[in-house]
Amino acid sequence: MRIATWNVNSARARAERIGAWLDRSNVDVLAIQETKARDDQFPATIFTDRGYEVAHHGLSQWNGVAIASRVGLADVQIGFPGQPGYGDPEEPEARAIAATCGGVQVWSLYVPNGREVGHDHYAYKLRWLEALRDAGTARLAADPDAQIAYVGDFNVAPEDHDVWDMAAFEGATHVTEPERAAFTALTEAGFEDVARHYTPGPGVYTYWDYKGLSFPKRKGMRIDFVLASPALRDRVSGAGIDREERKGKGASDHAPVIVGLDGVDGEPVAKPKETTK
DNA sequence: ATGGTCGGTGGCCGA
Repeated sequence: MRIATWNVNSARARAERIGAWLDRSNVDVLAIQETKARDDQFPATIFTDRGYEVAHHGLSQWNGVAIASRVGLADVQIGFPGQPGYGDPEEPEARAIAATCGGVQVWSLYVPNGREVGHDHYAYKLRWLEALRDAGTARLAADPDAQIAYVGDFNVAPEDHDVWDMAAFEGATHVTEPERAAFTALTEAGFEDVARHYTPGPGVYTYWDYKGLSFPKRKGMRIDFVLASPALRDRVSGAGIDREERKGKGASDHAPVIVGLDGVDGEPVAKPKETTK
């Protein structure tokens, strides 16, 4: 089984590319973020036409998350327990959806950006990550064998070499100590970044800003992750980042991250089928 | 050429 995560930066603008990517990537489960659509605007047929079930959660033109699966899609959950809102703390934004796919509970997560250090949105980001950690801790306490994947755009670069140049991030979000501590708290709660081992840095990224020719200049950030619970971690057998998908006209600013389980590799593009002679 | 972007929206904001 292959599980992928991808911040698509608008499901409608990216519909054709998402379909083309599904056709060649051979993933069983795809979690997407930043669909930028309400449920009634979401182009579900991209997925259903290809034999995937899909669950989407979108409240406005902002945020929006979805999970598509061809190995079952059960027990869809909107948001996680304790998920804070922005502005009104009682009204969570469309940043988290989960479903059980092939025995794995997959969460598609879009962590708040933070905007600027000291901004209300930055405090919100830290609260949001802390609440996610607390929800994860509670889940694993109740069921240590649970197979849970926290996947998505975490908007945190955990290591210095997860950005092209730390000097360029002086005073910026995504690399501050509190953000990294919040990310580390998640991993210490039992949710490990399982793609990194197969995609070591430096210079390995999942996001390149549209501005300033970042992609050709290789100025990227590693901010998209697949975090696996202990029981799921043991099944991971490969991972990859599909840098190719960042190329060309109409690309998202993020590349898909793919993880393979049970001996399956994490190659972004399926290898040609073996032919018998 | 020393700066170069998108998407959704509605006449800017968010990333």
